[in-house]
Amino acid sequence: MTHYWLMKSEPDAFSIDDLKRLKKSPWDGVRNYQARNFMKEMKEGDKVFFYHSSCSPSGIAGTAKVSKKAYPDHTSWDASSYYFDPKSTQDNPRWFMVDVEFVEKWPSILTLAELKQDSVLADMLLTKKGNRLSVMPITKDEWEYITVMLKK
DNA sequence: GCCAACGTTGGC
DNA sequence: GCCAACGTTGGC
Repeated sequence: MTHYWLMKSEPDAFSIDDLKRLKKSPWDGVRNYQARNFMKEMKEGDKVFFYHSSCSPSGIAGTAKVSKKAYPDHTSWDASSYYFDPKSTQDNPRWFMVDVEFVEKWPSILTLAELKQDSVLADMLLTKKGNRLSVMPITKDEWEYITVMLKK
């Protein structure tokens, strides 16, 4: 069964255009346990909203899909990497990543402000105050509703 | 750049 | 196990 997710990235570091160009990319550098646990639940073919964060405007930029399920994030073993974590070992990897594949770039960003304005989406994790999760689940209803919003 | 809201760390 | 101090995220 397909599950639905939202993944945040700062477009200065990695944007929907980067993914479009590369077609497929590892989603490395997640260093939050809740986000990691969600990635471990991902299955190949799961659908992903690609969210641009810490930019203007912040919002959903397009869609992607999971092309490889969770495997150890090797950047946690690389002492020269920004994402290095000495507590993550080969025998007992602490951090994981998935591969995502480009699906679609939307004609415009569906902004956080627009998402917040919609009462139907009031229960979304994303629009809740103080939510900083970089990987979060989306319900099927939310996925379909947001997809329709875009086409208006 | 500010700062609220979290998450993590480490002393006790 | 508590909790203060510190670090990070991310909208504004």
